[in-house]
Amino acid sequence: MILPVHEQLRARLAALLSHQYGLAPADQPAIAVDYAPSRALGDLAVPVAFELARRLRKAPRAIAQELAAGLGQVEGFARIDAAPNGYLNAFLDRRAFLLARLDPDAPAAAPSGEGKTIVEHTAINPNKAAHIGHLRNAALGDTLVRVLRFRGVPVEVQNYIDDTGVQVADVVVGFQTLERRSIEEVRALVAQPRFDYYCWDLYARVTEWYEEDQSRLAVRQQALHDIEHGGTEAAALGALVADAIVRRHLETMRRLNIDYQLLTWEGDILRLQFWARAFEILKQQGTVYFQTEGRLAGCWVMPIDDGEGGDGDEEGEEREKVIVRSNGTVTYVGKDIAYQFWKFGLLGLDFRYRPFLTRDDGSVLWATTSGEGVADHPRFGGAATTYNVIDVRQSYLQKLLKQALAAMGHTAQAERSIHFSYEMVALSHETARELGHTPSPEDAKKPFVEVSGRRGLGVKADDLIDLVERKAIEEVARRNPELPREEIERTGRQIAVAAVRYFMIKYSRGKVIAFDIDEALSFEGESGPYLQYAVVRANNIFAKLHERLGLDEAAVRARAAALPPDALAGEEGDELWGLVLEAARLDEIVEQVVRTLEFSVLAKHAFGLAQAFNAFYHRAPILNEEREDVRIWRAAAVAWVRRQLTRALDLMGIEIPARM
RNA sequence: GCGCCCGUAGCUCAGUUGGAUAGAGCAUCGGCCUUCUAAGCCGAGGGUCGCAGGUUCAAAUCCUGCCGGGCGCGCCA
Repeated sequence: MILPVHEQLRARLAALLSHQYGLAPADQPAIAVDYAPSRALGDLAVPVAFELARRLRKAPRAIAQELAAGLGQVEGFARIDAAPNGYLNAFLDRRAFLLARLDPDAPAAAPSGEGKTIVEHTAINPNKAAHIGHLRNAALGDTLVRVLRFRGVPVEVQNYIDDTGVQVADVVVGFQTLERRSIEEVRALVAQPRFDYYCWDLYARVTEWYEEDQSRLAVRQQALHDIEHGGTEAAALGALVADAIVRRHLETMRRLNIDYQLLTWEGDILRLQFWARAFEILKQQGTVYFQTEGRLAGCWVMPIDDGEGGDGDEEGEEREKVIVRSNGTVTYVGKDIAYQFWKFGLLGLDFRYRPFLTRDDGSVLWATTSGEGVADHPRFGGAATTYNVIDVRQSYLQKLLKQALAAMGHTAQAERSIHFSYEMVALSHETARELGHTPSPEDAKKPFVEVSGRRGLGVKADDLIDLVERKAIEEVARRNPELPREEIERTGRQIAVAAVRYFMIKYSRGKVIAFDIDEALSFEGESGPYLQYAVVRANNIFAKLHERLGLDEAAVRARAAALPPDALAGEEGDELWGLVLEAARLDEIVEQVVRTLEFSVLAKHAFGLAQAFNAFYHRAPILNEEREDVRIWRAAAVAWVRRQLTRALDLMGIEIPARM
């Protein structure tokens, strides 16, 4: 628990248990501190009496009563009661608690002391437009970055660019062989607005072209070879396409407030001999060896342990993973091992760096390079912890990566090499049909339709954002016709970001999202815009308080401190207090989110708080409340709630519009 | 075959520290705009938490087995 009051209560109970029952700290059960189900019952609830009942041969209720009596007054608490069923229910000192939350002199949170952490996310093949599956990755990755930073962890965000793979080669084949375009012609295409859309279609055509005649795959092989070795027009074309598409992906993500610090290019890993160095190390340590017989003869392989090998009765078949093929080329796993080594500073080599683009605020997004690079660049890599945000289908390979680190003796790094996995985004049958997809008999049996970049089946990220933006802008214009057009559009964009990002965050990561367009377009109920709306209302209250009464947050707090706390008591007070307590849980929620990597918890917390606020808003007027003390205490609660809700939304990359 | 994930209201999902009557959104039905924005609020109906055992004072939550569904297990990336 993060709240100091939890710790305080736990410590006092621990002391009491040893004093009253002679239980040494080591003999004591863990003291869980929960929240009571309702404010009328209490705030914090401790079920410790149940655990002690058998040991002490007493009824839980009797133990709870003894504990309540023994605790007496605890600082920060109004009282602590024994409930008839055996719970120990603690009531916080509401006035002191709220005033402390609003204290401008309260000390800032201590830094976490965590080492540098690298989060790698997005990593879209630079050969076509981003789709909604990529959006889930980027939304999760960016939220991870934000919650880590909230906890005081120093984070470096990297986006891995696979510019040397078959996917880029396929688009090169499309331009050269199918369309017979010169590099100048492609350069002209690149300058057009949505070049990534063009490539989306072209890539699908190339896939079809291969399917018509398998022998055409030789063309792909040649393109792949050319791209890897450089110096040809195919290589130049590949570089041109990858660079242009990456810039498009960055624009798409920028629309959703998602950004990076470094783009790591796979081509640089190869050209700077990262793999050669990693290979040396692996051979030296005996982590990989040369297989001379069997079906993997001629390959360098890494032994892998798939759990246990059974009873060993059958001479437990040792599994091997190919790292270097018999033709001497390195596999994907090999390249990834080299990259992972570099992330931890274990490679003894570094990239060179170039500015990739300058943002609106003048700051620079960096990229790796195997060219000259510039001398004056930030320090990258050398992390203590890495998070790789990649969908669950990559689990096997991510496991191998950890194993490679462990096999090299880097057990600490293996431990701190974290695969942030999540399930894929598929399409609902309705949405697939709307996209003009006619389901095959196998498709029809499945609960959802899988997105396929190859077949060009899927919802492009920009199309989704466009659609949501258009709807939001329409809505804003309808409600606020007097606003200038520019303001309407900005607000519409902010609402669209909220809708899309919240949608991607609200499901737990182990769940397949069967994407449904109507659901994603909804601004009602559990949605990003609903959350924004609550904060906009709260902000509006303060705007009017300032306008009519000259009150700002600081003034509200100062007034409250001089007023009796009667408004915080009774049934009316319970609702207001419930809001305050719920809002105070954000730190603890973020702690849980980082520990479990489950962002739905954050989404639901923010939604629940917004819901509670909206209910309060309807029931409890502030500007028109006549009792001065009630008005001020309500305003104080709203000040605290809107601050916490704004923080929670910021963690999800959601901004608060001025009006809605 | 082995491994991982999912199964909770008509639909989509929370419930990841084992705790008090199992929650939310959507959909359905009924109310609320002379009072801080109705993207809202209030109320109603709707549940064998896949099934069967077990552990526990207490199980949707932990363990075992089974059923149904998804994904993964390449000299692809």
